[in-house]
Amino acid sequence: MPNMTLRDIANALDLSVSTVSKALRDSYEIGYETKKRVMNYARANHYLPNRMAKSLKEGKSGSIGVVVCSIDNSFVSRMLDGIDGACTAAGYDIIIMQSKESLAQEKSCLKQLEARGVEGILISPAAETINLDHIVGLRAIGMPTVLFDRISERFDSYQVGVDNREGAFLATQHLIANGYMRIAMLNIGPDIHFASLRGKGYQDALRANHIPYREEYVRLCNPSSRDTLKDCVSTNIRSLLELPTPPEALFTTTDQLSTHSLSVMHQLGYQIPQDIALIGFSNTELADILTPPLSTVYQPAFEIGRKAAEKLIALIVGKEEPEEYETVMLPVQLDIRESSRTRIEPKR
Amino acid sequence: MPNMTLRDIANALDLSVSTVSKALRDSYEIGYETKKRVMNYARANHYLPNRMAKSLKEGKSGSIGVVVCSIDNSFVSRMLDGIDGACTAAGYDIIIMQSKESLAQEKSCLKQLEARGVEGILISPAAETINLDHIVGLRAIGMPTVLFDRISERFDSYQVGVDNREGAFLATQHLIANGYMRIAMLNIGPDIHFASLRGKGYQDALRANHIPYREEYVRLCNPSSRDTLKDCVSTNIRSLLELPTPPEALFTTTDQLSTHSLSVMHQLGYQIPQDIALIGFSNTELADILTPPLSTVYQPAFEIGRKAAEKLIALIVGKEEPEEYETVMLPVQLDIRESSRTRIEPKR
DNA sequence: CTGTTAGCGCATTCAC
DNA sequence: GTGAATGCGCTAACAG
Repeated sequence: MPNMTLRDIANALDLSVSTVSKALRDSYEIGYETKKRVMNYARANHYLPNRMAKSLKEGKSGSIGVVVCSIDNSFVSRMLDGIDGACTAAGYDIIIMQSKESLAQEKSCLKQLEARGVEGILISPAAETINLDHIVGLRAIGMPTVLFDRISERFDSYQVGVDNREGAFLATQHLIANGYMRIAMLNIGPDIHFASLRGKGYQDALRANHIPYREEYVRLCNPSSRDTLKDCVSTNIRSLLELPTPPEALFTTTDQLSTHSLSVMHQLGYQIPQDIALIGFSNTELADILTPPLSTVYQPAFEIGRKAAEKLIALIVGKEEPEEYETVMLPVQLDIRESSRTRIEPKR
Repeated sequence: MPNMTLRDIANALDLSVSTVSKALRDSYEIGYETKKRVMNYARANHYLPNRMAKSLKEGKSGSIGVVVCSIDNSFVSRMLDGIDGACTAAGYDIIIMQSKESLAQEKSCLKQLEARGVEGILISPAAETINLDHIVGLRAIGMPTVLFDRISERFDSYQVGVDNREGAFLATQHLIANGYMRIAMLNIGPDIHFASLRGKGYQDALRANHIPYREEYVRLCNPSSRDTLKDCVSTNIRSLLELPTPPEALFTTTDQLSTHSLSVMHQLGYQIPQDIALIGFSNTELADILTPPLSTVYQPAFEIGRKAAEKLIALIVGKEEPEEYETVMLPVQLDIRESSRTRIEPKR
């Protein structure tokens, strides 16, 4: 037995469809008695308004689209949790799509969401996405859009994320404060915007402390494929540690880099932080259970998602002036744990 | 400039709406020239069919609903990835909702999905959900439904998951084979079906090896709140290790139990597996980077999601006989790592 | 080959 | 107070 419609109720109660419609929406035009009858009948028969029809009629789908690189990523899923919270509270449901870091897929996701009639889009661009024209284009067709997490100052619109440069600066600064001078960085890239900001923060901190920047202490891995990423980390860690003057500390700029690095160092028998200190970026769940517990730059993932969704909803509802674009930078926070403990001069 | 409609194209090209509609769908009734004109015009003007209208017309939304306990869980998100893969491939998009382990919210999710007009539902029931009547009820209204991950033999329908009893049996058996006799289990529950199956597997393995079952070696923690879970693990681990005859090995039946246990043991200064061996359930990503690498019963999360989605889609498309319900049990696999290494008699 | 008509379920004028 | 009529954008049956 498929769902009942307004007409079914109307027929059963010997009323017209429009009367029933109004009664259910508690319109002032309908008499108390009639309302009562309709409401009761509807409840008793589990009437559910057909949202497709309602959507079509009102030109609103009641849903918003979310594009992320991958669902299967703890940082992303925490942001999604935040998004879901805000959207559910506001009565929107979310359609999540994955770009898998591919620009082509990202475009395809956007197209689908548009066709689906979402009322707004939240997007964290793919790593491959250098040019944001297709996202800017969304505005042209009147689609409210908020960028989150992977934000860009080249995108003049609503954005929610953290200050990546600042986070990296703090991390590096912390290592320096703890007595480390020779600090290496393992980053992803090139051409990934937030990653280069983190790189910049690292350099700025060195400069601020009059520590020379050493080319050979900075390594990049491309995140395109997991296997190669792991290999790349392994190669670079080995190479760093075998340098004539190896670094005393390492700043790894993403979760995967951090965990793989730790794993390689364990394999090679290095002690952390005695042999080399370590600080990562964004990891929270894992940080505590690693050995040693990993110091990290904490990013408020849930909050990023929530704030971005709230912003988007405000845009949709139209309470916001479309003119004043703004970038919301949530504060990062240093979670200091054992992996970056104050340096002790190695015994000879 | 909002989206253009079939009528816009029709007017522009001086054709009727239905001709345009047919042309775009490459109907045999339309002449080559006309098709060409329409197609070109549509592409040039970025025509996107309105899916809400299409859905209403066809009575199909092209979307399926997914209910999970929480997005923010690596195991769940890997299953979602599998679901997304199958659905995207089949042209469905997914609407994900979270029950947060609450029965009331689970029911609310189901209602919303129904109202939304999803064509089918994939659900992994909340921990609170003992009685599955509301899920069985979905069938009554003709909603194709597939249970995944948290399956139940009390539910006579389509289900995809793993054999939890078997997995626990294998894990325990493995510990025994490696020389451990006094084996404790830290489980969640009571009243969580898959958890009690894991408990059963543990007991079965002991019995099969003529090892007496010891009440004091079996501990339960309730997963309702994270904080209390962590505390509960801590309390139980301490208490286990302080027993007159402490266990030589521990089987932790969920990811959170495993990681918290590891963390507590580290804090207390226990060596793994020298002081106590450890084997967990379902973790994959983490297992390798923990210290020591954690042996686990591997569950093919992605596959579970994929298979469940494929099943559901087959049901929706109607290729399946609705009579022959079946439970698909995917094989678990033991991933042996260092935490459960062969026992070495401790030196005195 | 192309156009006309009808209707999916709902909300909203506008009459009565 | 209530109901008839209209249309959201699309597809499909049926005419031409």
